[in-house]
Amino acid sequence: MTIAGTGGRPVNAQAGAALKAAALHLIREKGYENVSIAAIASKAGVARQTLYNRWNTKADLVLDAVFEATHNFAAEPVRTESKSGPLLLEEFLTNVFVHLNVDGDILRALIAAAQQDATFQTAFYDSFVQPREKMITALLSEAQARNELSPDRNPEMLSNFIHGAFWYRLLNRKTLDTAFAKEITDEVFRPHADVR
Amino acid sequence: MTIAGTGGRPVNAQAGAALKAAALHLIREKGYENVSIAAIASKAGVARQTLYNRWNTKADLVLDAVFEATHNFAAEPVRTESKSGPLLLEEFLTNVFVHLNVDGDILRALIAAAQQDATFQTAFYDSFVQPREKMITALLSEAQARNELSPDRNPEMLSNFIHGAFWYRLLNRKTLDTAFAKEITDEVFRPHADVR
DNA sequence: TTGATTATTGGACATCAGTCTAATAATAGC
DNA sequence: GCTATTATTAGACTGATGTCCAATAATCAA
Repeated sequence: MTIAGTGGRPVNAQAGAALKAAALHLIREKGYENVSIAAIASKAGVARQTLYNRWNTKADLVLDAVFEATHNFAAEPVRTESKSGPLLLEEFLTNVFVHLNVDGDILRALIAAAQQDATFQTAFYDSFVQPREKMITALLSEAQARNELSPDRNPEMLSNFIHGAFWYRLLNRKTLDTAFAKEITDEVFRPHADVR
Repeated sequence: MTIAGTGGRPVNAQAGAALKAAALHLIREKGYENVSIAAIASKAGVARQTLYNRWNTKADLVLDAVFEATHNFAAEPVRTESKSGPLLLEEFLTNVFVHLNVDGDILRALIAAAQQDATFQTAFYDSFVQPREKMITALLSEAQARNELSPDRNPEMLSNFIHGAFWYRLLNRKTLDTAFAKEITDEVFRPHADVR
C-alpha cells in the first residue's frame, strides 16, 4: 500500500477520451475482433501503456466507451398514467432491440469476453447487465401492483426469461425486431386462469 | 481442384482420438482458456500441425470432443404413456442442468468462441444448439397435441424462451438446479385462460 | 529553483495463434 | 523395388496480448 503523495504529473483526461473515441470508431468500422489494442492506441495518438494504465483489457475499454455513448439506450422507461404494463414492456424491448441492431456485434463481443475473463465478467454484470435486469423486474412488479399480472408470478424470474429470450437470439444472430418484442410481451402478459 | 489420387500415407486415426482425449483432459483440469493448442498437441504426442489438419480452431476440436463424450447428455427424452408434457420437460431440463454443472465452463467457452468466429458459430449452432432447440420444440408440440398446452401458443417461441432462460443463467454464472428446472416448467405450462 | 511524485512514452520481452515450408514417413499401384 | 501421393513432423515466421523497464515530462511542496 502506497500512500498517495501530493504532486506528480496529472492524468491526461484527453488521452482517455481519445482512446474511447478511437475504440468505438475503429470497432464500428472494422468489427471488435479486427481491431488491435495497438491500433486503438495509435489512432488515439497515445502510447499503448497509457491504455493499460486505464483499462485491463480491450473489453473494459469498450464497455466504458459503449456505455458512455449509449447511456440513453435501454433507459428507464418513462411511466405515465396512461401507459399499461404491457405497453411499457413492449416499448422498452423495442428500444433495446433498436440499440442491439446497431451495437449488437459489440455486445456479443463483450458477452464473449466476459466468458473468458472472470474479472471483466463481474464488471460487465454489475455495470450493464444487472441494472437492466432490475429495470424490467421493477416494471413487472409495478404491473403486478396494478393487477396487470397475477400475484403468484415472480417478476425476477420473468425478467430472467425476458432477458434470456433476447440474449439467446442475439448470441445466435437471429433477428430482434418489433414483432419479437411483441411476442415476448404477449407471452409474459398472457391472460391466466385464476389461481385455484 | 485436385482429384484425389490413390495411395498416400493414411490418416492416423489414433492421433485424432488422442487429441480429443488430451483436450478434454487438460481443459477439465485447467480450464479452457488456460490450455494452449501447443499443450494439447504435446500431451497427445503429436505435432501441432496435425491438430490443424483436423480442426480449424481449439473450439472446433473441443466441440467434437465434448460432443462425443457427452452424446448421452441432453438426449431425446424418453416418451412414455404415463409421462406428461410437464414431467418430460422438467426431466429433460434437469438432465441438461446436470451436464451443465459438469461441463458448463466448456460450453460457456464454446459460446464465447462462437461470437468471435462466424464459421465456428454455424458449426456450433447446426451440430449442437439447433438439435436441442428442436427437441424441446417437438416435446412442446406433442404436449400441445395432447391438449396440455393451449393451441394458440407457439412451441418454437417457447423453446426459444426456455433455452434463453438457462443460457442467460449459464452465461452469467448463476446456479442451474432442479428448482430452476421446475420454475421453467411451471411457467411454460402455467394454466391459461381460454382464448376469447 | 530544487526535490519528490506520478504519468507518459518507447521499447524489449515472453507467450500464444495461425500460416507456411521442407524433410520425412507410410501407403497404393505398377 | 520404384513412383506418385498424402500425412506427419519440426521449425520458421507474423501479428497479437500482456508485462516490464528506463527515460522523460508535468505537477506540487518546500
